[in-house]
Amino acid sequence: MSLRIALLGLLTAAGPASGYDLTKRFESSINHAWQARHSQIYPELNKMAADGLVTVQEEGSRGRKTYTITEEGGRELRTWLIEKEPSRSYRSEGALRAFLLPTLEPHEAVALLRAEARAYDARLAELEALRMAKPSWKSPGFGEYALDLGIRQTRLMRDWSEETATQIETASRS
Amino acid sequence: MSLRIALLGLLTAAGPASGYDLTKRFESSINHAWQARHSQIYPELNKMAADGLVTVQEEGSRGRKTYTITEEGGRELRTWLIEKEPSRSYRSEGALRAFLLPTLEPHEAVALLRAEARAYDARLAELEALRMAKPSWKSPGFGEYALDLGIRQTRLMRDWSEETATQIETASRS
DNA sequence: TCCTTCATGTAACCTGTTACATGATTCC
DNA sequence: GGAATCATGTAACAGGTTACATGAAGGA
Repeated sequence: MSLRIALLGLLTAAGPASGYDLTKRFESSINHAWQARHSQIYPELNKMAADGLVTVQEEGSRGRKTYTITEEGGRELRTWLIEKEPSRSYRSEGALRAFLLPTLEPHEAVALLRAEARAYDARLAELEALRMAKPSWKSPGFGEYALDLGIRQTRLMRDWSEETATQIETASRS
Repeated sequence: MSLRIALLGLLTAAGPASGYDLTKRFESSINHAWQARHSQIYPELNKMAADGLVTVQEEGSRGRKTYTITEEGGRELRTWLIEKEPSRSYRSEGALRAFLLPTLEPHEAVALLRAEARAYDARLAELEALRMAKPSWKSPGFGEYALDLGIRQTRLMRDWSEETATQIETASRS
């Protein structure tokens, strides 16, 4: 379901596009909130066309199909946003690892956490850069809130890793 | 893979247990980091037994099977924690929604965000309560770091929702 | 006796990833 | 001519959810 919604959102925000375009838009915009490969996107667009949420507006060279969102597609997006209670369940390898840290020796846990903190530093730099350079196709404001959220979350992971490392280090010295 | 690791972790932290026990442990401890139902846990334990990571220590009444982690299982857990680069990719309906907020009218977006903030307030209260009352089976320290992380993340979502609502509200009045 | 909890399992389905496969167009 | 990019698709597999199915034990 969410993939449909994401595609409808991208079509709304940036106008008609092919599956190929949408795959790239995914990478350059919504990537920190949701991911999808072309192998998932193409079949989904076909199903959405069958369901009347999008239409093939034009067929170009190399078999390119340009999809446009229909009125029904617009309603679907709106209904999802307004009526669907979002799942707030959270699943992350990082958190699972956090859970299992006490099964390791303190010095091992500290090393892992410090390495994680560095990885999140790098990710943070990427996201900050993204905030500066925005792709031309975006409608104004689109994706900014989600990017802000992504940056906050990455910063949180960095800080938590760093602080937990220090905490374990201190505790293990006593 | 992660499910295996979570199960090995729970067996390490709290000793031998049945699939039924592990299902409950999942709910009461690791839930905010990873979820699994009994329908996933039972077949996985059977596969793990076949792979020699756990053994059936004892068969009790009602067909109860008590699993114990083997040495090989311990090695598997340790190797995963130390050598496996954790996936840092993030996928959340909340973030997707955040992304799509600008497709709604400002007042609609504000209402959604405020409702989200309240939901996260409630979740936060649950997690804080969990921090106080710890199940008897936990070995000391186990799960504390992950719980701290969960609380921080929930607080972040609450704050982001609230602040973004205010921001949109202010902007729409100008 | 009946309800609840304990206890294990399977089947159908949905979502997502990786890999395979193909061919047109454009640029050097 | 050859490489890169554009463009679409399928198949196999892995992971997870929902629903179905069954039965024993214990307590009211």
